[in-house]
Parts: sequence; C-alpha cells; structure tokens
Amino acid sequence: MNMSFEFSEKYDLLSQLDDEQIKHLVTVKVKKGEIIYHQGDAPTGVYHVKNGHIGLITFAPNGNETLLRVFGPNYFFGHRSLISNEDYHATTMALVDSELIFIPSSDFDNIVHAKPNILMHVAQVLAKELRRAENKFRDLANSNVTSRIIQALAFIKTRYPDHKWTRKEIGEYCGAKTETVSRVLGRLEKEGLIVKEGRGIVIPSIEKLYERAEELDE
Amino acid sequence: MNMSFEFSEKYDLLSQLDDEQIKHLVTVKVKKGEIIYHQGDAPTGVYHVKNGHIGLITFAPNGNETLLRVFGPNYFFGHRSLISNEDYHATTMALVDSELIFIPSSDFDNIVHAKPNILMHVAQVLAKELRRAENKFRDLANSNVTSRIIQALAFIKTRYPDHKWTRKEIGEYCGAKTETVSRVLGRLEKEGLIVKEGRGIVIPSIEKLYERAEELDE
DNA sequence: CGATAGATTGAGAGTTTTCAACCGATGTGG
DNA sequence: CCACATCGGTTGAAAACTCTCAATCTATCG
Repeated sequence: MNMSFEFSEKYDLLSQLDDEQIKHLVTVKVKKGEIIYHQGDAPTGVYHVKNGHIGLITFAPNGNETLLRVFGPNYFFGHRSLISNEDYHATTMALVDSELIFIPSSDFDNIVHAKPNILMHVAQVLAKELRRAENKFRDLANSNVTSRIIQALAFIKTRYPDHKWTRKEIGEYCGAKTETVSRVLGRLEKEGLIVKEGRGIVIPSIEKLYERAEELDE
Repeated sequence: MNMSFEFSEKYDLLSQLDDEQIKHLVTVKVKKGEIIYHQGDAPTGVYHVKNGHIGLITFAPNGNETLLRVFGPNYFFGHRSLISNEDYHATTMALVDSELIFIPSSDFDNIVHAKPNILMHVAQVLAKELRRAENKFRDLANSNVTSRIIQALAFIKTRYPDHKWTRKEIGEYCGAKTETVSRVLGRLEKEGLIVKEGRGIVIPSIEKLYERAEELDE
C-alpha cells in the first residue's frame, strides 16, 4: 500500500503561459456526460480545465468502462497523444458540467518549442501520471477490492474534493463493480471509517482509513 | 483487446547523443538477479541497456511482485524518476546477465537542457509508456487471465524475442499466478496456438493467438 | 409529487488462487 | 560424461473472492 499523501501535484499548464498567449484561446462549455474526444481520434490540441471534472475513460471490447484518470480545475488533458504523436488511446467525458480552455496543437507546439521549460513541465506531468498508472496496476494485481476502494476513495476525495463521486465511478477507477463498491462502503460505514450523507461520502479520518487498508494487505 | 502490432517503438536514447558525450560514459556489468536500484532510492542517473534484459519490478506490501516494464537492448530506464524529481517508484533487476551504460544525472541534465529535441524524445517515451501502462490496467480490470496471458505473450515475445521468459515472469507481467500461466499455456498448446520447446515457448502464428484472445473478450 | 438515476441487498455462479505434491529440464562438479 | 542438485514447471482439489443477475429501495430533481 502506497501511503504517500502527495496527491496535489502541480499540474497546471495555463499558469505557465503568458497573457499574450492565453488571450486568444477559446473557452468550451461541456455538459455532464458529453464527450470531448473519442478513443482513436487524432489529437487536435490540449484542454485546460477551468471548472468541472473530466474523466479519461477507456472501453474494453466487451463494453466495460475503466476510468483511467480524472482532471479537475487547473489540470490539463490531451497532452499524452500530442506528445507521442498517437491517436487518443481513451475517451474523455465530462463527469459534470464543465468549462474548458482549448489550446490548439499549433499553439501548443509553438509554446513547447519556444519554451523548453514548458516541455519539461509537461514531461514531469507525464512522468507522474506514469507512476500513478503503474501503482494502480500494482494495486489491482495484488490488493483485494476493499483495499483498492479505500485507496481510490482517499485519492479521489483528496484531489477532487468537490466532485460527487458515484459508486460506479469509484468502481471504474479501481477495478470493481458498482455493487461491490456499495457493499464495501456499507462495511466501512459500519466500522465508522466513513459516513454516508445522502449519496455523498465523508471521510472523518483519512489516516484511520489507511490503517484499515494496511491490515487488509497483511 | 488492443490489436495494434506497434510493439517496436524507438526508445533508444544513446543514439541521440554524439560521440563526444558517449565517450566518457561507464559500462556496468550486472548478473542475473542483481538489483540496479531499489524502489525508494533517489535517482542518480539513467541507464542504457547495451545487452541483456532488465525488469522494472514493484513489490506489494504482502511481498507480491509485479513486473511493470522490461528494458531490452538499446532501451533506457531510470528516466521517469529523474524527470519527475521523485524517488524511484520501483526496483530494477537484471533478468539475465546484462551490460549497461550509466549516464549520470548531471550529464543527463546537461544534455537535456542543451538539446530540447532529446527532452522531447524522453517525453515521447514517457507518453508511450503511459499509454501502455493504462492499457495494461484496462486489460487487467476487464479481461480474463487467458486473454491477458495471450496479450503478454504476444507483446513480450515480439519486443524481446531473445529473452527466455519464465511462467513466473509472464504471470507477474500480466497479473496472474505462475500455476495459472502454466495451466493456460497447457491449454493453448493443446489448441495448437503455441508450442513448448523445453521450457521455451514458440508462437507459430501470432495472428491466430490474437484471434483466440478476441473470442475470449466476447 | 412523480419520475428517474443511483444505491443496496441477496443468492448463486464463475473464475482464479492457494496449497501441496510431484515431475522434468538444465547445468555443474566430480 | 554422468549423477545429482536445483530451479522451474505441472497438476489436482479445495477455498476464496468477486461478479452476475434480479429485485428492491431511496435520493434527488423537475
């Protein structure tokens, strides 16, 4: 179990640009459930999240969805494909009504070539996303659902406290079915580790939650 | 099931450097099973694989190992932590006797700052590794063992044809136990999709193998 | 207040692991 | 070059875990 609490890495791209560059960028509004781009599309630019929450989702051949990453306010997405010169490997969907700022590839390329430190910034983000992805893989391969759900809860609620997470989203993030998430949350509530408020979830002590996850991993 | 056959991405870093830079680099020899660096260590440089195979392994709290990535001849490793300024999130171990060229962080930093296109190259590698990691996560979450083992076999044997893969390594790469890999390989052999030669595995037709995986995913 | 999306619960099924025993290949020292 | 030690592979039976399917309940919102 990775006990690190470093969930709030600085991922902002827009703050790296100067006013001149930002001025003529367009804001896009998307509604909950709306798709921004599809898995397989060719990239056209990078998106900065002004407000709301965007999910990066991949579809397995059998139709199952997996929630790979989530982008909240001041995060950006679409950079992976742009950098690697590949089609998008996953779909982005608004988890709630959101506002985005679109940075066309041409602008992005200009900026990146003119300012190596911005490229370095993007590379750092990729490196951290890679760490997180591989840690998620390790947990999925070695931990039981309960432990994974606790991990997911802690991460998700810390980094994106404003988003109202559904059981389905939590499950798709950590590799569990909605019903399983429901059952586990029920047990965690009985143990006093979480509190349900309507459909919402409150975590009184994230440390205690982690202790529980540690026990589960022997 | 991702049917793409693009397993041979160009990951070489050394070829990006000029002779002057390469000249004073040191070659390191490591024996099978030897550890190059540990999860949690602070990074000191990047390693280029001259020959042999290096595994990036992460240990779960219960001791289970997961094989995250493999680096064969002309690949490099250790770059993720160097770029993100983090301690190594996993351990590297020689899967067989290998020779490495060590590029100290100072050299790496100089090169990266002097030549933005090398930084871009590293960023591209990170972006592709991220795609692969997230696809592995999706498969682990949504596919059955047989399908995952086929995927792993196809990838592993295509990209690293020279390495003698053990059941344990295959399992740790795709999230399966050694015994399960053994059972699945037995079935695949009966179906004529693979051939066992001693402890080795030969794949007569990678396409047929993929067809089998497709069926499994409905 | 009714409609709807989301959450819960139970019983049964299925997949993969676990544990344990045994087999076979590989390679090394005498 | 053989004998044997060791590492890796195979197989079976039972257990564990998570999922599936189906029914029911309850927030939330127009």
